[in-house]
Amino acid sequence: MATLADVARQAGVSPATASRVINGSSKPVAEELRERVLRAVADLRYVPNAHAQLLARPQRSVVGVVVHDVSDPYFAEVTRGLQRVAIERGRLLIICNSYRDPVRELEYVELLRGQQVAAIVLAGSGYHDAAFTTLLNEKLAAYEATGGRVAVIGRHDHFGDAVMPANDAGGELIGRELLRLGHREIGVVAGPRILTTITDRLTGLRRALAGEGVELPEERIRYADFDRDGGARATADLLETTPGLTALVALNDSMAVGALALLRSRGVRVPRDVSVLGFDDMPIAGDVTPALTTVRLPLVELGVRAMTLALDPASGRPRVETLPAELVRRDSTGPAPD
Amino acid sequence: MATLADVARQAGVSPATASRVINGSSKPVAEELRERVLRAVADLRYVPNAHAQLLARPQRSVVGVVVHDVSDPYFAEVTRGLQRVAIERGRLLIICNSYRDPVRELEYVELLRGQQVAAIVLAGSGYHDAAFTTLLNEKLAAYEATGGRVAVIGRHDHFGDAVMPANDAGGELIGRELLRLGHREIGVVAGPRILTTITDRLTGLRRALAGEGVELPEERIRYADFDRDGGARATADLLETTPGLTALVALNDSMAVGALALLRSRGVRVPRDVSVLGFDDMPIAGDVTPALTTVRLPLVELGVRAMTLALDPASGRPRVETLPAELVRRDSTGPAPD
DNA sequence: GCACGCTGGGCAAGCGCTTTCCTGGGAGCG
DNA sequence: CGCTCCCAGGAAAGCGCTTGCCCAGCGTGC
Repeated sequence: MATLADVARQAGVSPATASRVINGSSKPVAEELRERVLRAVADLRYVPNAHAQLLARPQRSVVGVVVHDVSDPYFAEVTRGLQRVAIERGRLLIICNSYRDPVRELEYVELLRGQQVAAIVLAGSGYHDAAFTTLLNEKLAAYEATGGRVAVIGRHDHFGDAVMPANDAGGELIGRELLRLGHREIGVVAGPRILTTITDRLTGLRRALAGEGVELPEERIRYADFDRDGGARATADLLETTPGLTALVALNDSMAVGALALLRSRGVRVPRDVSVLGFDDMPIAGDVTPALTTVRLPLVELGVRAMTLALDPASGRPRVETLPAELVRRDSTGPAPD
Repeated sequence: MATLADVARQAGVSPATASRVINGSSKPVAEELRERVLRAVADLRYVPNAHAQLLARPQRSVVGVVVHDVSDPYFAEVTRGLQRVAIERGRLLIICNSYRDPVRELEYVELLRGQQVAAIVLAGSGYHDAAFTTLLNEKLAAYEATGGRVAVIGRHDHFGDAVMPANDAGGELIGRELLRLGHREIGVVAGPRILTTITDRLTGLRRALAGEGVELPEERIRYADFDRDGGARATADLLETTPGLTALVALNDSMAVGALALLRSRGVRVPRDVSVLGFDDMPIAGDVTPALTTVRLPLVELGVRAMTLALDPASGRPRVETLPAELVRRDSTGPAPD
């Protein structure tokens, strides 16, 4: 690999001059030398060693992002928003998948810190795990203490800048819609109970239902993987153990799609026999059959706002932005059967 | 940010000893010193500067991946495969989105080279653009000349290790299925014509049709964005200008979903009036309505194989693996109406 | 014509780390 | 008791780059 020294030698100048030409220093360089350097760069296919540059000029420019899983549509959209802002500002993104493993998340924060990233964005639900949360917050604090910027999406356990999707308001919207349609026998297809997102959404839902005296006991909730197959599994289980349900609330759209598929395979008609609701309004939600009634979260915007917070200079106090949820009525819900 | 020197000072040892303790050098260190160092590390929240490490010990460990767009389900799946192998081998992934912009792709290759990545994986169709291709290949060659590893997915214009999805065989499968069902009036909802993937799939399709004397003139092909909305737009256009089509082939599933949505909105019944086929078998393909008949590509496996090639030591000659396509019959296709 | 100021270019320090090589001291042996 | 050998620990070089500082040479003003 060609180095700056090689370029300088080939061009017959000092490394200092070569460096100045290559990254357009303010110090003027004679036209002739400039050309010689540029030619040498091209001839040698010289690319500056980014690590050496970073060492010499501690100008942090890359940004780290830790998401649960980019290939999950929820995070795919959020990441799209993160990327958009990062690109606009000329930042490279290092994207890390924690696969919902707190330990891996911790490791990634450490790794990103080692990479001297300018900012770290943590996207995705927090965990109900006090030990982990303390550890994480401590690591983040150490990072911020040395000038790093941190923004999180959807974690209340963080003290700094955060963007919060209105998870519990969304749950409430679902609850109210369900009541409006006359449903009282409701089952929930939930993701891992360790995720705070899950409990937030449940809390909102329960609050709305409680307003009309409808209970949502734990027996009507099934916790499973937060994806399509988890949704199908939880639905199957619910169907077997709890007959008479008229509505199923899935705590994200992927699970709802799984629920839909399972119901179809069992000959249960949606929404005639059972209404199904999702959460997130992922891009495909309107294209499944029946089109999914769900709560829209501004996913891309979540990413945009988070990256903006992370890249804007730190303000004195933590900034917390809450992005609203909105009910999207489609074809998977209808009045409760008699 | 605490440095190794800080740790050493705090522990009352030399930086050399601190370094040896921290990254478990083979050289033995007395238990007492070891503990002092470890305590200092914890106290100072020391994290080694990865760039300095990389400079000092040129052990390349991170891998760069350039995809068109991670949030596209196709690439989400491929990336999942890439990640899986990378994690197994303890490699960090830098994921870059080119958003199908050749210029950005070039920039990313340069950037990754500057990051001293151990390998670069280019995922996603090549472009019909000789100038770009030459430039790209030249850059990749320069990178490989300095010991970098390169693997590509779905590009024949690369001379090195490659994993190829059977795009044209897949097109052929679709053509044969269409003929079997008696379709002769066929429209194509295609992605950008600059992508080699598009022409490959078309070539296969045409070859199969030609076997039975069915033509596929350019007027029956609409090129649009390679996503849902592009699919809807192309379909709308095709419907208006070319009445009498009995089948629509979308060149990926996202476009097919858009086509399905548009047909539904126009009251065209699928598959009764028009059959629709997709390509890729993305995860959601079976969940839309009607469930999509499509060609399955082993997306995750594509990623797994590519990363494996990239991480395995270079062999003398280029290794090219072709992964097969397979027709998946679902509910969006039926016999041609009379 | 001389002193001074300015300008373009090079020298060298230093970013944070690893690792080779060296040193001092203790153990083992004669 | 003295010598050698071995071992743990430290000094220092060097990875590739940037940049503050210095210097030489030129032009200018008095």
